[in-house]
Amino acid sequence: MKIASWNINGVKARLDNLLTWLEEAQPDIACLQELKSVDENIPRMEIEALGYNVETFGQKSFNGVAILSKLPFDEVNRALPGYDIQEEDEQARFIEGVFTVGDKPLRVVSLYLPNGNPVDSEKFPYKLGWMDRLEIWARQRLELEEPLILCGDYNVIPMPRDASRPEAWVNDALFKPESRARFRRLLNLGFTEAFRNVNDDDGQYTFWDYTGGSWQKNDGIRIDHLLMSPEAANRLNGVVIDKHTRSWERPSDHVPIWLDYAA
DNA sequence: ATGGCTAAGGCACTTAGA
Repeated sequence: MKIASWNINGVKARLDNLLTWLEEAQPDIACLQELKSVDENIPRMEIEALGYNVETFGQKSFNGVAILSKLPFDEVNRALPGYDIQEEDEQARFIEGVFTVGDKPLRVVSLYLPNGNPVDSEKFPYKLGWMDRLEIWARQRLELEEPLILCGDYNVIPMPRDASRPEAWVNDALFKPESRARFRRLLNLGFTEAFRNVNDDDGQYTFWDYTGGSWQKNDGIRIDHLLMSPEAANRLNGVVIDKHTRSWERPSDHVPIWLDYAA
């Protein structure tokens, strides 16, 4: 089965692209980020018409995540414990769905990790704190010893080779040592980053800035990742970046990435 | 190039993204 992640940069502005991609790619589960819409305004009927169950965690103007699934949801959890929908933090960045695959549970998360720029603002410690919370949550989930896949826009460039021009990002929150160290800590809990587990090529990106002809120059970065628990990673058959959507009319600045999971 | 597009809110611009 196909499990995908895509930061669509506005679900209303991108509805046509989203529906076209869903029909073409036929993901069984699709994790979306940056809906930029409250739940009531998310065009769920159009998505449901393509055969998807739709669970969203929206927010006005910014952030917002969703999981679309051809399988029924056994359980849905919104927000990372300690963050999201608390008085001090109303950012919608995390939703977890639980499914049954071959009479075993499969947990899938759609997450939108904070950008963290500018690094001299409160946004950078907010990003690092969010990553610390994610690590705590992930450690607990791994104790279940179940298939678990954390899909999303991590806003982290893991290695220099994951940027076309790494030198341009050295002072950026996406590439700062503190961000990269936390990403490695997450992996070191026992997760497999799906793309690098099967693909050793350079020049592989999931985001190209709208400015400066980045797409035409392949001046991109790889920041959308699929992290798999050991029980899930053993079922990994392959990973594909759906790069062609970046050349569509009115594209998102991110493209979908998906993995083939042996159900 | 601390920003050269883009989306959203809402109607002139600002905030945010990465």
